[in-house]
Amino acid sequence: MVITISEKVLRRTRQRQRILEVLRATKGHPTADWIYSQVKPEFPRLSLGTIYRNLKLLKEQGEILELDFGSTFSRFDGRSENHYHFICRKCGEVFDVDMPLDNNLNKKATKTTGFDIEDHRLVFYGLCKGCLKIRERR
Amino acid sequence: MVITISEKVLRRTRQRQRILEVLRATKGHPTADWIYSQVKPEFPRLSLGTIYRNLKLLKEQGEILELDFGSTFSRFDGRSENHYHFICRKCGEVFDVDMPLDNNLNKKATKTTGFDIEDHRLVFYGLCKGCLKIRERR
DNA sequence: ATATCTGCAAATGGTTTGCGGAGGA
DNA sequence: TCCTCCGCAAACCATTTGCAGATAT
Repeated sequence: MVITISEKVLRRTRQRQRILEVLRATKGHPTADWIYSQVKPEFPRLSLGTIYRNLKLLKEQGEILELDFGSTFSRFDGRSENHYHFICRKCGEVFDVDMPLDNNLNKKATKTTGFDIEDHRLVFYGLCKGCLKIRERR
Repeated sequence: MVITISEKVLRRTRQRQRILEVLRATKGHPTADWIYSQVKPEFPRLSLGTIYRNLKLLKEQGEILELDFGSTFSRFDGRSENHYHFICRKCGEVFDVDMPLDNNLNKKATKTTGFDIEDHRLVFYGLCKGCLKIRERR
């Protein structure tokens, strides 16, 4: 008797490929809807359902990150390795923060909690350069 | 001519009072629905809308925190001062992490980004004690 | 050949909101 | 009294899902 664990084999579809390309090409942290608007012209019959299904698959494959900062919708990030973010509390824009991961935080938290801590997410809040300028002009 | 900036004066209602008490009394990070189930017995006609409206008010008053960790629903925290959290990646439970705030992180991120950074949120991921035990038993 | 994927449209479900009456100040 | 708050129910809206046909391997 042979037991096989069946695992879904992903196909390479043009839609999924373009979604990933669009996500990799932007520095922003777009919503599903924005990605849809970008890819739609190439696939006039494209539906939002396809966008959501592919974003989910890409996330499961570790190709992208889903970011959820408390708004009513998700944002997606074409960089899949862990990194920090900044959200402007005025305009709501999301930026990458390219500082090194502080893995000491995991150790400290492990000591504090006794849990097995593997990872962390860090988000900064404040005013971005643009909003800072507007404020200074007053 | 006198210009008055009208500001809504909150009334003290029994419903809102109980919602805050329930939230302060629990160590967990309950959902709106759980809070509803706790307060409902005292107010048989209570509606979920009232829960949501009051949670929003309490948040605006700085009495509580709304936590949004990427699930489809929010959790609420009766401790309103900033503190760190841990989420078990197996059971999904949310725990407080009582380690001191690392305000150096804000300084580092300010240096990296040039933004005016005031605050940060830090969330740890891993296995909680309970789920760790289950794994060790295998 | 066949299991995955797509477009379409309807469903889902947590949260919000309009309304008329209740109740706190 | 007056304005905020409540209960109720409908609306909202990002996301998910069922289905039938298309497509990648």
